[in-house]
Amino acid sequence: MGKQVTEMLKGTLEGIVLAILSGRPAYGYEITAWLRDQGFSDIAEGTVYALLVRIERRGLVDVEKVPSEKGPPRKVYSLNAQGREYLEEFWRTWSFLTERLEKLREGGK
Amino acid sequence: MGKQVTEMLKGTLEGIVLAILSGRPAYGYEITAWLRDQGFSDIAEGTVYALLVRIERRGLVDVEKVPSEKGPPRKVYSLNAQGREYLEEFWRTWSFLTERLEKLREGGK
DNA sequence: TCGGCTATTCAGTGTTGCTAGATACCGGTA
DNA sequence: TACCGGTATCTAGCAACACTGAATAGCCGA
Repeated sequence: MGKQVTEMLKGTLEGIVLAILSGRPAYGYEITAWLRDQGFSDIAEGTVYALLVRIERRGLVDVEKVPSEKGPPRKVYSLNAQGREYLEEFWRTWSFLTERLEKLREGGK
Repeated sequence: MGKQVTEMLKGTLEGIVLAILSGRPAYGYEITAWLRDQGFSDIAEGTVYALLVRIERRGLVDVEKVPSEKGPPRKVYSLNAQGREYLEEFWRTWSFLTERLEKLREGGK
């Protein structure tokens, strides 16, 4: 979609992925495919994997290696307690931002 | 407010400043003060100035130097036609993001 | 054997906001 | 005079993040 989305995704993509994982465990390839399906047409393959490594290192997710019938083993990520807490904080921050922007948008008309 | 906001502001702050300028011309110091007032408590002084330089270089704003009674001259920025166009695109991108996230938020409950 | 799909990893790049400090103009006060 | 606080801008260096592009690896069908 262009550079604007790319910049806006910084900080948000992390929340998006955590939100996905809050619904059900998932692995990188799957998440990327889902995102593309949802209109994030040019999310790069590598981006999601790097993000997953990051949130794993921070202890927000648990990982399990699961064999796949169709290729190399999958690394299935699931949100743990700390991750859920972090996700809630993400939603609070997100709400804060959207409120300010909504006001600005109305004021600007 | 913490690191989450910092990351989320990347890409968004630019739109915020453009939105402010769409209402009325303003200068850096003023914008920073207004942002802090609106709850962006730790927007750094330098951040806004750097952003203004950037959007000026991209031709989104016009600049006028205006003497101040209380200090060095102000650089007053105003949104031009190209800036307005860019701002509209920003709002479209922003809407796209908020829609996806709203869906995710509801789905996750 | 080769190409295509599944699946992950990694080094290098550009953009962005923050840190921390310098510079400058002005008024009031000791 | 000398100093300080408020106004106002600018800059170099840093950290975090998403993207680029490529490599690696397992599986299956032609």
